[in-house]
Amino acid sequence: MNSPTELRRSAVSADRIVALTPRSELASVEIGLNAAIVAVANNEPVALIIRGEPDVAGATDGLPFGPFSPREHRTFEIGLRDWVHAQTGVELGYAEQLYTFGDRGRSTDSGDVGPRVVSIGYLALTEAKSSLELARGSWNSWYYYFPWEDWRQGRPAILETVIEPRLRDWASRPATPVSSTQPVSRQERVRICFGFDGASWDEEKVLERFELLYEAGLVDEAARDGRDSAKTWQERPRLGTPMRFDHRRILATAIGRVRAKIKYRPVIFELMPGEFTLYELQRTVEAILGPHLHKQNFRRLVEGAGLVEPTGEVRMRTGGRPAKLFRFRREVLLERPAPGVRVKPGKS
Amino acid sequence: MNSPTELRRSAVSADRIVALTPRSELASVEIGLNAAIVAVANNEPVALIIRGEPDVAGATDGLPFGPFSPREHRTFEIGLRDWVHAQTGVELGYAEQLYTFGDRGRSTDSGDVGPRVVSIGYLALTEAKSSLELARGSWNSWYYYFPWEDWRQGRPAILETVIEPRLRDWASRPATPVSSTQPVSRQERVRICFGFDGASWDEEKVLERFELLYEAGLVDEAARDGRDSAKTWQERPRLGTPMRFDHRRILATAIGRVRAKIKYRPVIFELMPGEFTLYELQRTVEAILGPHLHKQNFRRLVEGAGLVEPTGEVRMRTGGRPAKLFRFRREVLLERPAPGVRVKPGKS
DNA sequence: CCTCATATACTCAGAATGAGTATATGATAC
DNA sequence: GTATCATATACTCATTCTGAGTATATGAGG
Repeated sequence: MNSPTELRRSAVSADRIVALTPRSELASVEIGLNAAIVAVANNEPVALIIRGEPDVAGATDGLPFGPFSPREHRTFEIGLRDWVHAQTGVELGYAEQLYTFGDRGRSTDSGDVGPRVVSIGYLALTEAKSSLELARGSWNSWYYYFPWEDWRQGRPAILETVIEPRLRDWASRPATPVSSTQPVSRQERVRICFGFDGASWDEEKVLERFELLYEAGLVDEAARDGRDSAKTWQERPRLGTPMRFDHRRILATAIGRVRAKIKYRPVIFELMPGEFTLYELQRTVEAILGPHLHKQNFRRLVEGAGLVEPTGEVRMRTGGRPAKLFRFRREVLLERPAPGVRVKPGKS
Repeated sequence: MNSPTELRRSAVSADRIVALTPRSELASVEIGLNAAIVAVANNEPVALIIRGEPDVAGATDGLPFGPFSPREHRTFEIGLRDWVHAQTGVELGYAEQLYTFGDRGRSTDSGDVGPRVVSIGYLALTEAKSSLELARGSWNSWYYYFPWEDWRQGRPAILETVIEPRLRDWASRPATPVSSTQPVSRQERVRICFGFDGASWDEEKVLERFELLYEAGLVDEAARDGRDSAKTWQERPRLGTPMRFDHRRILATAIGRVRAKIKYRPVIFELMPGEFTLYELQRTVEAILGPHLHKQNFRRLVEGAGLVEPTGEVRMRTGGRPAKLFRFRREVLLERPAPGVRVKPGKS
């Protein structure tokens, strides 16, 4: 409470604090840049995954990442593009900052000793390149890490068979003192996040769901980080494939962001080749969002919003009538609402 | 190019890079937490401002900020709440991370020497407390720093009289090599950001506009950071009041985020007292967004979305018929779309 | 040339939206 | 006390948007 630092804080003006705070307290932070590089290949949403040494829980998969070198790079993004290219051979196109993670004990660092590692997560969208062109890493489906997010064939069975009973069990147990100060009960949080008891499924709540599974000790990362220490990670069913450090958390953030963003910004076209049919576009959106869309209304929306223009060419051998080819109308980036593909799921 | 670090990167697996990179390259980063604490007082949107020593350009105003102490705080947010309370006496309610700023030479640090300072910006929303209750700092209107964002009395005059001619002049000059690689011309960027030539005004593009003014050398911070060195900052008209470090940039990010977020999440109620009339709610929204709203439709939307419930009480002495008092329906946080106050400006 | 599968075009009812007019009611002035 | 004012609240209506369907076009393959 009344540590020397605390006293100093209230006594001096804010701009002196950095100077007065002991250097040892400030300097022990390292910054890691992490990239969730997303593409869609064959109607499968994929992320660029690097395989590394197994961690204590046996996780080998991780996102491309590297240190931020203040001396070398003027901005985070320059640094990111630089070493992503060096590491994987991929030249990033669209990239945006996601979130900065710095919780102690979430495998952003080596625990309570050594320098604290702060992870800045980035989302990058790219057209899928074949694995042969990758210097390192591979494109893995993101549903491999988050099977409960895959609604393309309807509600995934894992929700009923594994997640729901285990979460209900967790929710029925008394919350720890920390959680008891929260305004919403465990039951409510579970219901809202996973759409139990008639609540609807919100495909954007990817991170909230992962965090809840983590808190409930149902993903391997939780046991590795020392949560729910009563059982070892070997005993529990693995929900999805774990990742090293807190990379699955970053990937969850990325998936949620993409799912939200394609609805209000035309970022979907970062994932498309230069020319495409409207159905290919729809399949790409469905790969990301999950549910099937109403085909006729999807076309009406996309064309009506002026997002695309016909190239004049058609694609033959579609299995039926030839499909017109379209390209992205780059001008919409300069127009006001710059709408994404607003979509509601169809019935089938 | 072929620095030793570069070679190492492509040769080893990613997880070894942190360990192999020289400690000296990584450790020289300090993390500052910055809080844009926003409230609405008397229909004026305000931010909590701390006055400090004048910087080289004479700026004295800044956001509350402090160092992140890895040893002391488990998470950024805990650290933020901790020293915001110690510095200003304010107990933060709603808070969310905005962005992490780390550009060299943007007054996040002392230049090219010394440790690099990385700023993590946070947005906090709170009910306006009177200045008397503040230990330090004062509530200043955010339009004091961004006069061109204040559309409550219609299009602000400063756009016509100062900003438009100067930006057109800047846009007509040849872009530097750096800018020439950009796909959109200066003219286009100016048009879109500021709504010239019939383009519409997007109230969410607060950061884009500030960045453009910075790039054009029209805000004091630009001259201070060494941009447009031909003229000194004293010679130019000051557009808004400058802030220390890159705090105006962080505040711009905060304003843009709030303006966007109240449209799809019910965060507006973080700024309201427990009970309020619908017109008070509308005035608060207008203070943030700028334009006047259609009163009848606003009520229909807010009530129709189930965002509020009547308390049963009325407020007398409104100057006319007494107004029913409402409170926020906290349950909507648990419902699916958790809509914000979707609004379109009215005509008057 | 018939069938199939897919692409594309058109229709229609109901909901949401933008923009009004009409009415209710306490405060205030005379 | 009552006429007037100012604001709150209720209702209306035309237009657009949305969800969901049916109808038609056209190359591929037997």
